[in-house]
Amino acid sequence: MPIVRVALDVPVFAPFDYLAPSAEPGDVGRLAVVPFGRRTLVGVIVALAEKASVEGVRLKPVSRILRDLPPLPGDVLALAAFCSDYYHHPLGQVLATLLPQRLRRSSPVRLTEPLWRLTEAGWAVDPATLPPRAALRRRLLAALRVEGNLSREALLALSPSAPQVIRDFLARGWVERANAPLRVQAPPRPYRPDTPPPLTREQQAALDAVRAGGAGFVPWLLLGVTGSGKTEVYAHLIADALAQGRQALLLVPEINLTPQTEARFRSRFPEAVIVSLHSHLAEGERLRHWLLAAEGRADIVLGTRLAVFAPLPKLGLIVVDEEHDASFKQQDGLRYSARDLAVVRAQQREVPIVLGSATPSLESWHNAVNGRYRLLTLSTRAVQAARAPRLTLIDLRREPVTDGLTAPLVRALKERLKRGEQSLVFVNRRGFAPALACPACGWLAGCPRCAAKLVVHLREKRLRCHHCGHGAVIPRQCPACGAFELTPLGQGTQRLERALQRFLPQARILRVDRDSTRRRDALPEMLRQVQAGEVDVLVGTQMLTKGHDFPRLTLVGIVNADSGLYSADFRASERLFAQLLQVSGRAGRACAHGEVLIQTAFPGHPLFAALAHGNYREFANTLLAEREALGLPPFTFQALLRAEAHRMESTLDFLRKAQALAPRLPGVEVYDPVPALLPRLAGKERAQLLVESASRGLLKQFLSTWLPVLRRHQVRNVRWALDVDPLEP
DNA sequence: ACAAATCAGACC
DNA sequence: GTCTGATTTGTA
Repeated sequence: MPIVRVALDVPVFAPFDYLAPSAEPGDVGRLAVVPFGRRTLVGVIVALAEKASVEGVRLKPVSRILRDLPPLPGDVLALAAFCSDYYHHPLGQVLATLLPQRLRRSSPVRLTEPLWRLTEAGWAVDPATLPPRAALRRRLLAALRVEGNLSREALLALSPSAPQVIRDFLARGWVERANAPLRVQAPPRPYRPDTPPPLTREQQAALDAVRAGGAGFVPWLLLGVTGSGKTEVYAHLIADALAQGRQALLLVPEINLTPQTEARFRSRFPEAVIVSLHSHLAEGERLRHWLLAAEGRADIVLGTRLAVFAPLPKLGLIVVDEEHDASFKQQDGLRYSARDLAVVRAQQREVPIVLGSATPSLESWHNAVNGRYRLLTLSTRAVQAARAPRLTLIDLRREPVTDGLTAPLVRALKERLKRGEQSLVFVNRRGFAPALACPACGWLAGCPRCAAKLVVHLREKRLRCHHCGHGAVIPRQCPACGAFELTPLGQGTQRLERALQRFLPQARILRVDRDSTRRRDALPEMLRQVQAGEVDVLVGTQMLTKGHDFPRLTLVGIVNADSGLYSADFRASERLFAQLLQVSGRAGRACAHGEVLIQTAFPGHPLFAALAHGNYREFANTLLAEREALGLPPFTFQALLRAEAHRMESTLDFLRKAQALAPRLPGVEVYDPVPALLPRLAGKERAQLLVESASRGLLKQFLSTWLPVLRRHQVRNVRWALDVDPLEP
């Protein structure tokens, strides 16, 4: 009697066996609905067997094998297995994180997609009666008349906002919904490359190099200064892949970036099927996109870290854009690095992979220096007139500060305003002020659940914790000494916005941070306003530093750059440098006189000198030498055992016990438990234990013997998780 | 003496 | 993770 081994979303490493009379080899990778205890779960069949793996257990039969869905291909199963092994996470839980949520419910999946067609009322509409500006509505009506019906794909090909217009048509009763089977084969579309802009010599050289590298596994690191046209290189490589009938996977850091990038690729590849994959998609949409990828019908898959697991039968190329970005590392549950897994996947599938960045992670840079990755460089800006911006430091020890701003910065802003150019003021704190203090007794408003200060949000007249979301009203008087006149301390985006309004009363100021862009479509609308020149001064957080192209922007002001200069986190300077270089790159994307002003109390710090030269290599090599001397990553490999409990003593007790249980292995160092950087979060007291080795193999061997022991010595009320290759200390 | 709280272990 | 039955702890 055939048996299937099913990996389930439970914290158990081994799969579970079930009887499956009808199972056949093709069912490996398929989902199976199975009884588990008194529950019913959906798991993945990872193997077939003739004999049960445990003796003396009465096997239950599977309830159902979902044969309507395409099975997870072997390479995705292999990647999941690698992931389970490398990150020491149960296979079933790895598979659960990579599958669209919709598939994990035992209710059947409807494999249809909506088709829109005109109703009689719709046919009766005379396009000429529509307002003259309703061009898209007229185009949609015309397309519906000609095609008979339109899929979502077809709608998006017409315009990214077509689905909204269709909703409006539906409300008016002009169209109706029909369902078409999703698995209908897409018509073969001969791919015609369109006419791209001319390449710079460097872009051409990069492209030639990758082409010469062939179709097999070659890892490339594309070091391209801001504005050098990395995306154009990606586009040509993707075009090559599509022309060979293969799929391309493009990973980007955040969802914010996706709509813009998606629109760009859509107009670049009008005939290609492009789907996005990220966690903010509606369940149904994510499933649809995933299935289109799995069936090979999606030519380009554009997504955030979870897209690294997308089934792609015809994969021909992987691109990881902004590869240094921390959002490629998942920070809870399965703590995987999508960038690292992308390299593993490229190797498994024997396809080239391009990691692109203006400021690569030191890990990748190290790999380029030691020859594991091949380096491609774009050092000149693609727009002829553009130059690297001039950088000036403003010494905060000499210049007086009013509301966070120094006179030279205000002067520079006024100058740009007079010339009709745009400026950007960058602060890394949202809200009004990062703290509320009592000047009389020194009391600070702290979060009751976290070891953090509450942030003043003046607009909502509330204090908020940015770590756990806790909110409180702003007190009238100091709870410690009763004094009135509590003062906000430090600068947030809201406070700077207000200060700028006072300094520059005629300026049109726009604040861009997580609070001002909460509403759906708020960010794209703001970006449009900036593009259209309806804004003079932008105030914002790092949200503004990424990828956006503002041709009219000539000045970037950085209010305070010092937080990352002398930090407990050894990666802080790497991150600060990347961030400052990125935000500086916003100035002068299309002109010769871009300028960056940085307010700092440490103008002598070497980071600024490197930044002034715009020299990534110099700085990266300095940092690498430092890391090597100190025995830090990428020269050593780390794993962090993170634990939390109600009280710090329990957390530390557990970690001390874990330390005592650690196997002794020469070449692997186990450090003492220490409280986390944020020792209290949401009422939990956190601490961690660092394990380090110069050898990845030894570290893995250590973890493989240690973790099973730890699991057997579970301590009540202490939760713990292992973070392999942690990014945060 | 009984109920509530806690715990180890299975779950296939 | 969720659930079970067994054991410990608490209370009348």
